[in-house]
Amino acid sequence: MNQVEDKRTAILEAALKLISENGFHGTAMSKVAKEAGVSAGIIYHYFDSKDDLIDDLYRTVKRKSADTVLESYDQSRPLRAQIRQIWEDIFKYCLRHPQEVIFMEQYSTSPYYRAEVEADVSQYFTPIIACFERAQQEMIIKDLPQSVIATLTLNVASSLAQKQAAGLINLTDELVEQIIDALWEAIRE
Amino acid sequence: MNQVEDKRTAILEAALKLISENGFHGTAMSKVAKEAGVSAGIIYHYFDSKDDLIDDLYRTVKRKSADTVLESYDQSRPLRAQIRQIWEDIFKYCLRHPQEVIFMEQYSTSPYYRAEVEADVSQYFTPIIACFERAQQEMIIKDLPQSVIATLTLNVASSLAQKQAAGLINLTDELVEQIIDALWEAIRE
DNA sequence: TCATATTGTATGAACATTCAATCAGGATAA
DNA sequence: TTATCCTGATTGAATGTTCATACAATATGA
Repeated sequence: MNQVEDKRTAILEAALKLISENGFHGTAMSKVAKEAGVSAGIIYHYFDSKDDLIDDLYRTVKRKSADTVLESYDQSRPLRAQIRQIWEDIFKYCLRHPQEVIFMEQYSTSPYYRAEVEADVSQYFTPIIACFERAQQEMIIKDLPQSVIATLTLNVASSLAQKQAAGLINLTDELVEQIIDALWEAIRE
Repeated sequence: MNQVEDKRTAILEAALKLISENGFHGTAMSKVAKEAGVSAGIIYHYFDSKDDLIDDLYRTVKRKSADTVLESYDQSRPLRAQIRQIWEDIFKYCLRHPQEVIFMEQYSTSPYYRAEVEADVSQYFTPIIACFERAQQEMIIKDLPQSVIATLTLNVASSLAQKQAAGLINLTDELVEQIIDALWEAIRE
């Protein structure tokens, strides 16, 4: 990563930190610049506008989260094991990256959210969707719409991670195992 | 409801509509006033500040949602039937009140969210929590923490309702039944 | 006549964005 | 090697706008 990429990354990281803590509203461009250790003007050298920065951040965070979750994905294992692995990795990711989870949640319930962006980033997750589709074809899990499956996966994990970050719950490894067992009971045929 | 309450309510309703559509950021007090058909100044006769208005709106929406969900709650029925009824009513509420769902979601992932407010409003839902606790004592459902149960209930319903509002899914009565069946499998002992 | 409700403008702060000026460092020429 | 030039990077103050809030003036109604 050269110096230019460093600075761009620093701006994105500063934005992630501040937005997850103070929201879009509470995050002025001048504060992002200060947090990143750069001047206010330079942000506009790397991004067209605040909206553009936020869109870029969303795409970046989504891509990195997909990469992390899919890191240990092994298509050669039995489908049931694949699904459990995916769930474990999603929970692990969410619990380790509360800022990212909060930011993604804020973004997707905000007016920044646009179907076209979502269509782009959802492609990072096609291996996961394909895995659930195979499991449906082989009658291992129920034939529910993919968006329902996704809700029982991503949204449950990210809601719980948010509660953990807020100190409302203590998600031990054991408890996560129990929750994954419960979710499996929900979708198994 | 007298005229004073009418105006106060009109302001809250306008704020709900605009915030759910444009977010906190995109909702200026002047626009709330215009939408409510009142002058900008009068809002400060009823509310101390924008923050105060938003807090009040959150409490109001939460209270009304609890009232609606608990309307047909019948403690004399078997516990399993009670839980299914609660889930049905929550899904029904979420699907019929997308603005409220979006607003509550935005609020709870924003810096407006405060533990003390949440502690207040969660009291509206004590009958529901008590119902799940009884079911746990009678070993009908798994002994998971209440916040996990709540996630599998409220968050799943509201996530799906948001997806429905965004046109990403078509939640028919039949599909909702299937999802409730699946959730029941998740938590049953 | 008094208190409360309501209006619409005024104010000052915060903010996103712009831009003229400066800087850094590599390429080129002497 | 040194001097000069050039290009993109970077700065920070300036700009114009938007907004939350205050307030003086007016209306309403008991």
